[in-house]
Amino acid sequence: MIPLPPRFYARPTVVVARSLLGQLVVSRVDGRRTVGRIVETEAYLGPHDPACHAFGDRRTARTAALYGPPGTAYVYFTYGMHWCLNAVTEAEGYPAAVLIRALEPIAGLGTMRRRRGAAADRALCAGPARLCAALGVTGVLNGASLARGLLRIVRDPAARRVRVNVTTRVGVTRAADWPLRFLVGGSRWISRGA
DNA sequence: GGTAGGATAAGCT
DNA sequence: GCTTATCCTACCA
Repeated sequence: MIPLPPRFYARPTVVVARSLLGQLVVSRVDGRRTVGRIVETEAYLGPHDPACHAFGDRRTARTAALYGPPGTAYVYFTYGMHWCLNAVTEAEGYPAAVLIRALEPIAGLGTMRRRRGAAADRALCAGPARLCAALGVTGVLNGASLARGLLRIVRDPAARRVRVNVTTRVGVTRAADWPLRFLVGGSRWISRGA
């Protein structure tokens, strides 16, 4: 289980978003091991992307982690009740990231079901807030490295062979026509996508 | 199969 | 006050 190194993330955000498809997210939160394969991502390009939290280069307490080194977790709270997980990309100081939108559950399914309540397996990790609940990801992980610690993204050699589909991003109202959502072709684990 | 409305809080104008 | 990178339930077909 080799974690993806910071240099993996220190590339154009679109490249990172595509390259993350097929890789594995491994959580050890609360001493429970849960693992999922990334099947859906979205790119948020930074100060010039109207849908990015750091649009206009506005640095606030909330967006501080976006300015951290590549490979940092940016975990934000939204809609009053949901957490969402991003991987920070590009050079340190440049606020861009990839939102992890859906996982194929691989291990720790019992823990995921318990954390998610009564949910069908198809819906365990099919959505950015759903997968955070399933893996136990909350704001305490905001700013942490994804190369070590409780939450890691590790390399899966099979990721090289995934077929990539591209669509517009889900739920965004600005720059809604930008083709920055990336999906593993044929996967049955992707989010519904509004 | 689908869609409408509500929950709930930080950030912005 | 209004919006938001969401999800769940209830309801209709």
